[in-house]
Formats: sequence, structure tokens, C-alpha cells
Amino acid sequence: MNIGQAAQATGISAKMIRYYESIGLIVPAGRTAAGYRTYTEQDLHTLRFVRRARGLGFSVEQMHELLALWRDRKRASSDVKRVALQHVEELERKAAELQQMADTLKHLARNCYGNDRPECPIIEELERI
Amino acid sequence: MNIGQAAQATGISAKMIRYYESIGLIVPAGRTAAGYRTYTEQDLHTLRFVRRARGLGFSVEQMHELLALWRDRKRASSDVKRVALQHVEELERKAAELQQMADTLKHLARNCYGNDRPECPIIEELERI
DNA sequence: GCTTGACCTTCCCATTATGGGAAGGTCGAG
DNA sequence: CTCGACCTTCCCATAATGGGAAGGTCAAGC
Repeated sequence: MNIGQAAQATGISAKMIRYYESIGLIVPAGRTAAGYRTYTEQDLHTLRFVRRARGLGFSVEQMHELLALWRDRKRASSDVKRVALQHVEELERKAAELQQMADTLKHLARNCYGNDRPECPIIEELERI
Repeated sequence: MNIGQAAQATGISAKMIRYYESIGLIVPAGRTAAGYRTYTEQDLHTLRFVRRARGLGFSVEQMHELLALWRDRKRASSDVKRVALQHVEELERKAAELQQMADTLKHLARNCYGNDRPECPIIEELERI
């Protein structure tokens, strides 16, 4: 299977598959005599793992760790849980930060008439002399 | 006032002040005969506006728009409100996305014993054959 | 057998906002 | 006059992703 088919089968773009290979996240794919990358079912399996991890917001570095744990049949589930919970913390911290910004802005916008007049508490807050 | 003092007075690094100037977000600072940038109180005022906008998660492009509205004494407050609410939407969308990821992971982690055994629903979910 | 279009390869560039660091010029205090 | 603290510009790096060029390969159809 060529890279284009692997891309379609896994939902990861060919560009990204090559990138993941180049940074050592996944092992280099096999090659045909002409130099085309070839993908086995096992390769697709790995790529799908990667896609799901990305979908949960894991960074490439964290995926590296997760892939290593996946491959290690004797891993302790506590190791996986640690990585996951650490990531949960970061996700929640970021989510809260964004929500905080949104709340502040919503509060300001609520006090803005939003009409043709120039008076605007949003700008005034940003300006705050 | 030199750039270092302006940086300290506004909480924006000297590096970023130069960057904002280079991309045209702020007007070029005055210069001494030797080429040092100089900042007036008005300049600091603008920089503080920028810092607050950054603190609310506005992108450089959005700040461009906000600065233009700020300078335009005849702006309609509805224009400001539109920019703000559009940003709120994006912030809330991103926050919800992150929180969704966190919730999914927390759910998986809750079902993981987190002990020395290898069985782990987190890895199994990522793998999902 | 040759052409053509769809695919593949590598390489370079761009994105966003931020910082690190080098090489060299300037300023003020002692 | 010197030295340390500052300033200047320029280049590089980050994370993850895509765009695109130049050129090689493959398979289908004539």
C-alpha cells in the first residue's frame, strides 16, 4: 500500500506521515525498488494509534512516550495513567485559561451598547489609562 | 525612554516591541541620533493597550483591527463589539474542544487501575483494533 | 511501445508568537 | 579612558501543518 492509500485509510495526511517518519515518531516505512514507501496493516495500526492520540491533544513528544508504552507489553498501567493524567491537567489548565478570557470579554461586551455611537467599554478597558 | 525601560513599564519584552514594530502593528518609535528607539508616554499607552489585548487572547491581526478602532474616535461601538464577540466564540470553541479531550481522557483514566499490571483501557482505546 | 494523468520522491518555504544568541555600536559612571 | 549595561540588526529555533516546485514512477488506454 502506497502512502496516499495509507493516508486515506488512517486520516493522517501523506505530508504528516512523512513528517512523523522524519522525526522518528514512527519507524521508517518499507520501500519499493523505485523508492515508494509501502505500508502494511501493522503500519496502519500504528498510524491509527497516532491519529487517535493526536485527536486527544497529545503532543508528538507525548505520543512518543505512549507509543513506547504501547509497544512494551510489560508496561505498568500506572505509567500510562500518569502520562494521561498529566495531559489532562494541561488540557484543563488551557481550557480554563481560554474560558476565563472569554468570560472577561463577554462581560465587557454585555456592557457595550453595540450601536453607532463610539462609546465602548471594551475599548475603554483595553485602554484603561 | 529606551526600549528596555519601555519593556519594563509595559510588561512586553523588548524583543516583542521590536517585533510589533517590524510587522507594522505599532508605529515605529522615534530614534536618538545613535539609532536607539525612544518611547513617549503615548507610546507606552499604546503598548499597554496591546498587552491587555494579548492578555485577552487576541491575535496580532485582531489587535491591528482593535488599534484602528481605538484610534478612530468616530468608530461605532458595534464594530468593537463584533470583533470582541467573534473572538469570544473562537475562545469558547477552543476551550470546549480542550475540555472535551480532557473529559474523554479522564473517563479512560478512571477505568485504568494505574497499578503494576499492563492492562490499560487508555492504551486499548488508542489502539482500538 | 508510447503517452498521459495520477501518483510518488525530496527539498524549500510559510505559518504564529516568542525567545536565544552573536557581533558590534553607545552611553554613563568612575 | 574604560567597563558594564544597554542598544542595534541579523539569524536561528520552536510545534505541527500545509503549499508547491522539480523530477521520477506506474498503470491504463491507444
